Amino acid sequence: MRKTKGFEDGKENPEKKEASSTPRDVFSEGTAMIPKNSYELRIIQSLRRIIRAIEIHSRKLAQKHQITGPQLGCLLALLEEGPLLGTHLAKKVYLSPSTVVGIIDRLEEKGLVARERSPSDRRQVQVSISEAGRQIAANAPSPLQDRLSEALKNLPELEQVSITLALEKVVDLMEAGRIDASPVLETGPIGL
Amino acid sequence: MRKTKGFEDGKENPEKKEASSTPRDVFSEGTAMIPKNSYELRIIQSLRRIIRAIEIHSRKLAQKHQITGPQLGCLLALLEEGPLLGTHLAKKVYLSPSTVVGIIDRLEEKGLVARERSPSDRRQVQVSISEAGRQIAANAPSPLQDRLSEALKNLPELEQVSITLALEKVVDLMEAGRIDASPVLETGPIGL
DNA sequence: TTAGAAACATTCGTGTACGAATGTTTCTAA
DNA sequence: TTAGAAACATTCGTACACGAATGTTTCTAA
Repeated sequence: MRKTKGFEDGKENPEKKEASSTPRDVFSEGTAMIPKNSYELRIIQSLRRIIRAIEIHSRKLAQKHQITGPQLGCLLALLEEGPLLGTHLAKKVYLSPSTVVGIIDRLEEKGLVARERSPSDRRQVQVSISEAGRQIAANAPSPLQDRLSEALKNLPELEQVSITLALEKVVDLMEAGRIDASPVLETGPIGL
Repeated sequence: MRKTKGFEDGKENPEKKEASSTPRDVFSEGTAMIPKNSYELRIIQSLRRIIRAIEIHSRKLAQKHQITGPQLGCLLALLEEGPLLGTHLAKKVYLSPSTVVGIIDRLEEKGLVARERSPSDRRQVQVSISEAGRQIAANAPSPLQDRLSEALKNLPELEQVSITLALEKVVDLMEAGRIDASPVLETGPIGL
């Protein structure tokens, strides 16, 4: 797709009711004058901004340390858990197994991890971190922005707790339905 | 890549020190016994789980309503803002312009939006929602899980506030450095 | 023992997501 | 006026990310 670049001055859309054509400074509310369901909207926007910040941070990591956020996440999991099956690694980092395959592919190409088919059960593949991987994992910064990581530490504990609990509350609410990826599930009905 | 599926019982990696080969129930801590920087780790994990939940919800939307989360987000923005330039839409939904191009492509294919090159300034392309798009946008559920959306409304306001502020605090900390995508930036130094 | 279920890893198809590069068009200053 | 900057949309290349489908291998019950 995207090959139809030949669209010129189209005139076949009579949509144009509200918001009179003039784009007038579209941005005038930001985090302030929220219209309807205030909190929900603010939460949605915050989540989107957080996701974006994480993504952007990942690209910076890739430039400076030759490793992306998800890759680093997997590497750290392997570092502290020892060799893992693909499935287990996936659960550990809250990704689907199919996603992890690709990440491991790239880590393997870079020689940071190794795959080894289990002799006892040949369905399984053990993924283990290499010495090079250990180096990288040990020296790379937090998978979270250094800034956040740093700022977090300097926040009064009360606020750290508040943020942590708020996020976990959101997780609970979101995963309430299903999401099998959660290890064991021992968080209880909702707690807080 | 991923063509080298011919790896059998590799034996060329002498890594295997800690975590004696036995995978022993890898998951035994969950949200409880966190080792080091407790809060940071819990925050990272929560964020990852939230992102995953959003992604999964998006796929459900796609199945039931023929529209994904990001697509719905753009549609809603157009619904309440009227026609927008690609750039402006991108800022509105906190995505990069290049990402928005693809989303608009797919919405356009489905006839939910239309592109129109501005006659006055031919660099610009106005994106406007179609009648069909208006229908979908009006009937589709929240881009957030219904469950969360619902649960949120039933939470004591104090908690809604607490969650909202916590998320916005995280946003502040994360975006502290740069991230131009934020419209106008009127949030102040950090507030809270 | 043997057919089918179950557990695994992987592939496939699709849709984000981003920055860098590209191509137009418009603006701006010499 | 005209060369270069700036504003736009878009393409390109790469990496996630997921579910469904596939292929092996192992388990399990008839």
